[in-house]
Formats: sequence, C-alpha cells, structure tokens
Amino acid sequence: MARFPDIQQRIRDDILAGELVFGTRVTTAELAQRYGVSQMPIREALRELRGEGLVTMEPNRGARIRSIDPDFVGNIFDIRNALEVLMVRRAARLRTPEQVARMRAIELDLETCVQRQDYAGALLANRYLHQLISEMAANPDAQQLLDRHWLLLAGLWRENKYSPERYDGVINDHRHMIEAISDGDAEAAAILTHAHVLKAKQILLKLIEQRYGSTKPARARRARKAEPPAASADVAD
Amino acid sequence: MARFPDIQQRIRDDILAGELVFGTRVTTAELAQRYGVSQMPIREALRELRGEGLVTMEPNRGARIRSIDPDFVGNIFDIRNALEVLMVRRAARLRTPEQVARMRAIELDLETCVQRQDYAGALLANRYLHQLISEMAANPDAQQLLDRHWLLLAGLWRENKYSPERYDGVINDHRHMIEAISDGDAEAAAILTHAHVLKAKQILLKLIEQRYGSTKPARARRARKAEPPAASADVAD
DNA sequence: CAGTGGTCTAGACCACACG
DNA sequence: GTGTGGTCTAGACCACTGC
Repeated sequence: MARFPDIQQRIRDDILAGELVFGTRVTTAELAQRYGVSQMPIREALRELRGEGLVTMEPNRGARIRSIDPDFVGNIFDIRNALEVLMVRRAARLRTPEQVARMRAIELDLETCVQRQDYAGALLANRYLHQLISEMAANPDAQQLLDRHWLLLAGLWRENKYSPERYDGVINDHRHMIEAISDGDAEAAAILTHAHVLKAKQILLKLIEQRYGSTKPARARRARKAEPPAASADVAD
Repeated sequence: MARFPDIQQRIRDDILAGELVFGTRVTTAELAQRYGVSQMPIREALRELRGEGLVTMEPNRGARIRSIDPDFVGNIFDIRNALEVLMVRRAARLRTPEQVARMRAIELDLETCVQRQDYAGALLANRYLHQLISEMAANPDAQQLLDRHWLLLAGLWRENKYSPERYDGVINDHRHMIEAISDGDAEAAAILTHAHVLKAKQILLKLIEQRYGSTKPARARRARKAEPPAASADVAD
C-alpha cells in the first residue's frame, strides 16, 4: 500500500524534518523496511540525495545522514548565491520585453498574496520569479542546480517557520532587481541579487541557530563516535 | 567478462568521444546489451549522467544524449567560473601557511612536468592545485560540484587535443593566483581566477568549433525531428 | 573468518504512447 | 489495443570490515 510520492522526496523531507537523525548510519535494508519498498529504490534515492549533499556514502560502511548545521546551510547558500548572480547577470543582458512583463506580473501576484496573508501562494510566486530569471539566463544546467537547492532550502524554510514580516524586505529587493534587469543593467542586478540572497542566508541561519538552542552545537564537534541522540529527536523548541 | 571501470565512466567517455551520437535516443535495454550488464546499472548511470547534464530523460520516452555544442560547454564553464571564484575568494581568507606551501609545491611540480613535456603529469598537477584550493575553501558541497565538472571537461580536453603552448599562460596565471591567495587578497584572487577560467573557456570553445567544422552548426537549430546522423559519426577532423 | 551491507541479475509488472 | 520502455521485487553474490 501507500503509493505515496516518490521515495526520494519522502526521505529528504524526513531528513530536513529531523525525523532521520543527523549523523545516523542508515542502511538500504533498514530504509527499505521503513518505507515498505525494496532495496533498489532506496539505493537510487540515496545516490541522488548524495548528489544534493544530504547524505554521504562511504564505500562499504553504509550511508550517513548529513548534519544540517549552520556550516552546511551556509555552504548551500554560498553556492546558490554564486549561481544566482551568474544567472541574473545574463538575464539582464538577454531579457526580452515579454519576459520583463511576465516578471512584473509575477511580482505583482506575489505582493497581493502577501497582502492577503497567503504565504503559501507568496512562496510559490517567489519561486516562479526566480525560475523565470533562471530561464531568461538560458543556462539550463545552472538552472537545474538551482532547482535542486531550492527544493532543499524550501524544506528548511518549512521546518523553521518563516516570519511573514520578512516579505517587506523581499518585495523591496525584488522591485529593484526587476528594474535593473529591465534596464539591462547587469552589474546592478548582480549586486542587488547578491545582497538579496545574503539576507536570506542571514535569516535562515538565525532561525536554525534558535531552533537548535542557544547552546551552539557548532563548536561541539567532539561527538565523533556518534552516540545515537537518545531516540527522542523532537527538536521542536 | 570485462570487469572494467564502472559503467557510468564508460558511458560518459563514449558520449564525449562521440561514440554515442549526440541527440540519439537510447534505451536502458539497448545500453544494457551494449555493455553486457543488466538494466539496473544502466539506469543508475543514466540518472547520474542526467545530473551532469549529459543526458536528458523524458518520462516514458527514453533518454536522449545531450549535444555537446558550444552552448553546453559555455554553460558548464560559466558555472565552473562562478564556483571557482567563490572558492578562491574563501581560500584566500582561510589559507594557512602550510596550505600555501603545498600550493607552491604543486605548482612547482606542474612546471617541471611541463618542462619535461609530461603533459599527462601536468594535467594531473593542475587538477591537484585546483582541488587544493577547493579544500581550502572548506565548502565540500561546492567542491563536489566542481569535481563533477572537472571530470566532464577533462573528457573534452582529452578529445580535443590540448595545445601544449597554452601552459605558458596557465603557469603565469597560477603564479599570480597563488601570490594573491598567499597575501590573503581575496579580491585579486577572485579576479585572477575569473580571467583564468575565462581563458580556458575561450580556448576549448575554439577547439570545439574547429572540430565540428567551420560550418557553424550552432545556428542550424532546425533539425528538430532528428534525422539520425547517418551512422558514420567519426568527427575526427 | 564470520557478518554485514552494497551491487547485480532475471523476470514480472505497469504506464504511457502511438497506430 | 498493442508494444515499448521504465520501474520494482526477490534473491544471489561478493567485497570489505572488524572481531
């Protein structure tokens, strides 16, 4: 039974939700039982998740869930920032009037969503906007990478409740970015985007730090031998 | 028989070598027979190659070999450039004296390899150098992405014979980059690296254009219905 | 020199596509 | 409606690890 969405998504969600505890060793057999499927789909999913950096696989020792610590999130954001800047720079050069119009439309949609407190809609519109910029840059390979990271970060935002007031800043940033792209000012667009992503990084890092308690576990890198964190993994503050 | 290196590497090589013709539809069954293995390993390999952008997979219609055209190579280089700049900037900030010493040692090795015309050794040293810079940046996720791209581009360099005289420029670039990193001058290191990768892009694109004839196929985007390119795929100029 | 865990094979199944 | 092609299951195999 349970022909739910694909395994990979479920595992990813479970990792981001802390359901699968960070640093745990997992085996294909174990997960196969957990999700009621055979080993092969698990194997596949683990490979792709390794591609996303969520698990590490050592040759004959099983896979290990990657810890979602500030380091990891910071790294992901740095990558995303580099790529997003690359993309917006090209988008500013290649833009067509139609595309600019679509950007404006999406942004308007986002803003009305925020006004009526439809934050799910806003998140979606936000994603569309960034996707459109990616498309405009005509680099499908980079776009693919960004999509992957988006999925990952979306999971984290979901876990660490997004504070609605942040949208004020987001909207303001977007308007300026769109203007720069519309003007074909690649340099301005690049800098604005850089700042935009940097802000998101700051916020998410702060949220994560709060979530894992003020007892910064960042330095507590001692725990090499990985005592399994005592079953109860409910990090709900 | 034939317990050769893993399937994925073989398929990738065959694609880059033009053995598997660009734009061709391939099925798992077909490739399974070709390489004398079962469908599952093929499936896995195709998925990972999709992650690298070498094949595209449409739901129930089989996979298709991605065309290695100037667009593709340019995209890959742009991504690599963005990431490499990110990395070198961090490396310049985080460097330790030991690491700087190792960089110098590797560079020296590279230069002696070039002098004695050991270009294979030079290529390897070159890779080590870039890997070291990646390590110094302490962003294993970005490093993983760069590694993937390196493998891909290495295959292309192999196919399109590398002109040895290019190393003069490479060596000069490296020396300046190392100096900037040693000084902790992130901005200089970033710009130098940016230029360094840009040069590589120019050169490889030129080589590829030559290879595929001066009859720029770039604009010939007509061929949607994909007439299979008449068996003979020997693009050897 | 066991045990554990990843990888492969063969075959069945099932969904979509195309005539 | 038929065929093609992807996906899954079950089980066997084999390498490496750790006693």
